[in-house]
Amino acid sequence: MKVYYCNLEVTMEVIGGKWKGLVLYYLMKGPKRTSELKQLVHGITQKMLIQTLRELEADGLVSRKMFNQVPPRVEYSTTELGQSLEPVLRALCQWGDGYADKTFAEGEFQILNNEF
Amino acid sequence: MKVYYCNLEVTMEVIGGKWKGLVLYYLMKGPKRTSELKQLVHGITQKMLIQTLRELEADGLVSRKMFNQVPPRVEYSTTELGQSLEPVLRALCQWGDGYADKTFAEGEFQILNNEF
DNA sequence: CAGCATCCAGTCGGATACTG
DNA sequence: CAGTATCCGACTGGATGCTG
Repeated sequence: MKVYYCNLEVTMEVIGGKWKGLVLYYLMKGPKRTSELKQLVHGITQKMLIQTLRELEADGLVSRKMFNQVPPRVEYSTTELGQSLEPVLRALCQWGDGYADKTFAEGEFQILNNEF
Repeated sequence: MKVYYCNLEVTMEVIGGKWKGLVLYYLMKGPKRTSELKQLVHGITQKMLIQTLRELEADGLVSRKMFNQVPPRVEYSTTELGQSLEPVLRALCQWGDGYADKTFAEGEFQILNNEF
């Protein structure tokens, strides 16, 4: 039996790690093809993208739709459960915004995608 | 210059990782001594506790107060900036609560600390 | 009590090459 | 285009022993 000592752990297990939050962030705005995601999530490698998507799928936050075409076409989108994370991710983004303003010195950082 | 591609990254850099969120979670309820934290944050080792506290301190979320006593006494508490994470952590907890209810099968999990 | 140093296993994640 | 396989370095985090 899996034991958690706080609900925080549950959530972090699902959106923690380097890429999960970001991938979800973009999928929430609408379904995306694999290649689109690869461009949107700056710096992610193919391996990590696929791996991240598989994990999100296993956790029921993302669904995968395959079209029988050549060349192959695959679309990912958030499930209802995944979409329910929207206010959470929004809160994380907003806090990060405020934190960056207060903490980082001018010219020492840059945030390229601000709006949720 | 440090570049972020989304504010999400900023926040995750600060509260991501295995222990940071949990330590903050308990500190938000009030100042704690090192030994208290070690008991509250179930499963954390001394090394990780200290390391986590140092990182939170460096990020300006936690402050460290030392009393000149023998035996030594050290107290940690959240700064104003750290306290501002309260709604964020609360959102993470609440979502985890709902997720666990919907997703986990009865008797396959246990959450020992539910209330924020 | 609070903290540091050391050692070490496991995981994470990046680079690259390859398949249908 | 979407995905897999492999290799490997770097980092995370745990165990233990020691200091003031």
